[in-house]
Amino acid sequence: METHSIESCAKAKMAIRDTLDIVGGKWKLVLISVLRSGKKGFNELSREAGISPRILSKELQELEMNGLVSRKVCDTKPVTVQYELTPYSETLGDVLIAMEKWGFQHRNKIMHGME
Amino acid sequence: METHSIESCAKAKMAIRDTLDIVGGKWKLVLISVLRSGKKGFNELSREAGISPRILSKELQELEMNGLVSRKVCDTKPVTVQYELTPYSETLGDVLIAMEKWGFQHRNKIMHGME
DNA sequence: GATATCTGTTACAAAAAGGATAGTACTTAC
DNA sequence: GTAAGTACTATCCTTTTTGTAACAGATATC
Repeated sequence: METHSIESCAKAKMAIRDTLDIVGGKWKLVLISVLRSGKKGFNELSREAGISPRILSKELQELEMNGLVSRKVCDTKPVTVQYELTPYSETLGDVLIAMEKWGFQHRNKIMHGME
Repeated sequence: METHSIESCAKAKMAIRDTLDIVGGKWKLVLISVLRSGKKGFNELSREAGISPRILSKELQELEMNGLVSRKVCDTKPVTVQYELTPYSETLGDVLIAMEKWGFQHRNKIMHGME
């Protein structure tokens, strides 16, 4: 009703949208979640996340552009690349944890009795 | 490396996906965020969220199906409908708050100096 | 040379999501 | 009966996203 709540509502809306712009979509948060267990190579990520190379490549580039993932080329026998979360990505910790927790609880609610 | 981390990683992945299945996409979280300031009518929501009636209708139905929003028809002069968050939707509080906070901080980081 | 691995990219196709514009149904107001 | 307000639905179309399959460059192995 009051101007105040309208303003704060608009702020919240914008913040949500900003977040979705960066980590929205089907894969970004899943990739970050998978990378939380340590650095991974390209194919390794592809297998673990169940994502095709084309999409994976695109998503990783976007995550790298936004400073959430770093890419390091290692000169091994066949060149390998290591993808790793950046320190900045840790600021997403609360988001990740909240979503993991909710998804887990919600699944339990659906499976066991509820209503 | 160990079986344990692979399992817990798979669990986390699944939880994230479950959450995205329910509140993923461009509008769900924005709508919930807007509704946090109180119940709203259809057109009111459409205006405040900046979403076209077609999409709004679809999103609200999905949110209602998942028990996050309730729909109440009031027999006023022109029939009005009130959309309101359910108690269950409060379980998403942590997710909402974490995302609002991150979006806000990230915007500040982008606007002011960083690199 | 043929084959395999790793990291991608390219081309093409399909599907999902989102948006624009009207129009329907009902009621009150003029 | 014309307009206006509420709550949608229908149609059509564009954009975005996702997927598949094949291929390319580099190196190493058989």
